[in-house]
Amino acid sequence: MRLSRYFMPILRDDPKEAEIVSHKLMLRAGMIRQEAAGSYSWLPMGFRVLKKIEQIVREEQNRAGAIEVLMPTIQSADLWRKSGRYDAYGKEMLRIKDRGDREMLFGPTNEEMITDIFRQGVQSYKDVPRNLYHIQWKFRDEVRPRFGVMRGREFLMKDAYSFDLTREAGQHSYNKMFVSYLKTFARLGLKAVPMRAETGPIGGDDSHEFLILAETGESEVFFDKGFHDMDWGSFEIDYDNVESVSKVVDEFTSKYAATSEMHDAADYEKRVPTDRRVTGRGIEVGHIFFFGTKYSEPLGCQVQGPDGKMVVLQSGSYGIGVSRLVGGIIEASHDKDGIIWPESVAPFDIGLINVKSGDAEADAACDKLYAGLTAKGKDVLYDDRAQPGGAKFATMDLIGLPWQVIVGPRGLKDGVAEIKNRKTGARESVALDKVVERLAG
RNA sequence: CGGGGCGUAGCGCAGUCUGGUAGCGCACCUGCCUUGGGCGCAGGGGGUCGCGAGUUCGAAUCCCGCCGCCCCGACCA
Repeated sequence: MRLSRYFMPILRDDPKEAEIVSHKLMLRAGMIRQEAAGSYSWLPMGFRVLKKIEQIVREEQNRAGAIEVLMPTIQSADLWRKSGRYDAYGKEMLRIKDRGDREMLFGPTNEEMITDIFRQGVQSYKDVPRNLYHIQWKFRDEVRPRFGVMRGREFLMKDAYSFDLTREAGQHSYNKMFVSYLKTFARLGLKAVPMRAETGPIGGDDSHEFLILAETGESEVFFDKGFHDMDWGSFEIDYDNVESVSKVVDEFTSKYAATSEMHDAADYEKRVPTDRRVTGRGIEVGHIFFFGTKYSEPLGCQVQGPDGKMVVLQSGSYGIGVSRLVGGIIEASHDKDGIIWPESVAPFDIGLINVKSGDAEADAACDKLYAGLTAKGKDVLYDDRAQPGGAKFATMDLIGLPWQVIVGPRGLKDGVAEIKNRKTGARESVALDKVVERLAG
């Protein structure tokens, strides 16, 4: 993509409504635009990142055996009356009436609907276990939306729902999601520490939330420094192997980690030596629940067992805040000059800077590199605007693409371009005809 | 929902107290000059001053009502 033909409205100053760094940088890099409190349009740069994160989440869900569906954003109130949550959910639920004066709502979550879908599609114990998920926009009418996409009212969430015959089988489904979350966050360049959590309005028995550590996090967290030395995602896992999955879960739950709500100072001091105690702040990016028959019971989600008797299914739900992750990753990865995208989610792989746009030699060299890198499947953002070099460097650092290729008269004299790594700042001079090989070899 | 603050050009702000031609910086456009870290000079475009109703010869400014947004707290993927 040539920047001269793109839509990337960048800002030089921080908009005053933005308080935290991710919000400021997202606005400055032209990724989002606020439409109302807690509601954002995703501009091209932001949308690309959102889609990349979504795709990684999808791949890891599929790998763990979950099956993708898509449910509507608008739901009927009837199902929610059956579960008893229509009244219980309170003012956070956006209630709508259609032309026939029927009560509808913009879904804040989908336990009721998925349970009803599943109920209608299965009759036998042979039809479980199953895990269905979708990646869909949610609306929660937050009392106080803030921090940009970190706490929006409308947000993109991946929510998965497992259905099992027995409590024990349900635990395995829960564990599979637990492990897949570690894998997912690792691919996003994050360490998301699992912490025992309260079950809140979703309800249930067992629950963990996954928090990434960042100064601007909304929750205070207490944990064992040993988490830093664990293998977060490079391990191999067979999701069908109950023992090995549960072993990973055990490993990650054996170390102390708790948000302030669940913090037990006595237990903390008993289990964590003084020099390994870390207190910090965290951003919740995932939350998993096991709630047994809480929804299957009222919604009649049951199957016939091998003995011919009806069995009410055991369920869990598993959420990842996809849009929140965009902000969360920036919180965890930026410097004074701007965003530093992990390669897995960067909106473009490479930023190509033409220091002297309009100069025939520079233009020709850039055109050739752009074509060569693109042909190798790289997404290149080519800054071909007639701007002074300094402005282009600042822009490229701000938007945080992992690699920069700098082409200017200085290097062209010697037939080289400069390659800069955004994260480390390391620069190397590479012969023009070796650049493609170096970055896409 | 309690407390505080803000709404003036795309962004950041001044002007409001004390009513009198709507301004500054950045960004943008044109030309020249430049191009290796947000360049220089010159010229220029862009505004229902959040909305409505009042007071007044005259309202961004004063009065009344409304709306929106942000921050702090209680709550939350």
